[in-house]
Amino acid sequence: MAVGSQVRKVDWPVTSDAFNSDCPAREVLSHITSRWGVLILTALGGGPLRFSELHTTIGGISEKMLSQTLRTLVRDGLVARAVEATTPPRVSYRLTELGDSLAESLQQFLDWIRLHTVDVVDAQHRHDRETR
Amino acid sequence: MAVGSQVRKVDWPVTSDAFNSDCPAREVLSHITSRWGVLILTALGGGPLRFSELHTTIGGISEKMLSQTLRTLVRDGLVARAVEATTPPRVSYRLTELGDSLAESLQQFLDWIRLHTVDVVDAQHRHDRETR
DNA sequence: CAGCATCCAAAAGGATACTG
DNA sequence: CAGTATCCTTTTGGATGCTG
Repeated sequence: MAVGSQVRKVDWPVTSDAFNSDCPAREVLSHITSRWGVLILTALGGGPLRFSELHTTIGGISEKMLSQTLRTLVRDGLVARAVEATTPPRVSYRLTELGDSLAESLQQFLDWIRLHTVDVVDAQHRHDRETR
Repeated sequence: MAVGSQVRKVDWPVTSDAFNSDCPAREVLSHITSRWGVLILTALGGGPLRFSELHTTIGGISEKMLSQTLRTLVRDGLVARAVEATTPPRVSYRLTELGDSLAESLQQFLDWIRLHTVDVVDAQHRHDRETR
């Protein structure tokens, strides 16, 4: 009843801070922004895909890295893995509700890249000319 | 005048596609989602910061990686470097207009992490318990 | 089809020492 | 203060071969 009964959380602030190297948020950041994380999550934003579909959708990814990154994302609760009992078994991956909420902001990020890659490349050329 | 005079761009589609491993968008993606890229850009979203301020704001980053990542972001036209002619010289970094437009979506992304790191950690524990 | 295990090369990145 | 240079360790990740 008393105000003093409110227990202060000491381990971590309610809002996790990726700027703090010891906060779990830093690990979450690294998983998502891993080399293939953003692309996998965004690809699944268009709906469930099978392993081989992901493999062809995402240019240049190896089966090892696709499998490995998917496992991490499944463990993080962002992606769900479903085995269809056919022969041969088909395995499909889809975003969880949690992953879906994330994919929206990642989609915005990829949209920015789509629009502005040309500007970045221009800037690179200008920079290389000016500093030789 | 004729429709045929419209020249088709063959090198790259107007919208750059990070899913294509040969598209420059892939490099842009890698620069921004590099280990320290998101944190540096988001930190600068709050206004210009000096080298040492960035160093203390971003926990765990080494001077080498801060310097190296900043150089990449400056070359990409996302960050501007300004030397103030004092003694000793102070160097401040700020977002360019281009970088500012990006930092908005990155801020949303970090906001998602702030809100949902707890959910991810929960999912990890559940997963580890279920699969042992 | 959907992976996993192993090996190995390359890249990333930290520690340290030094500079204008 | 704001870096750079070097060294060296760790991590990443691709290639290959094999499995249910």
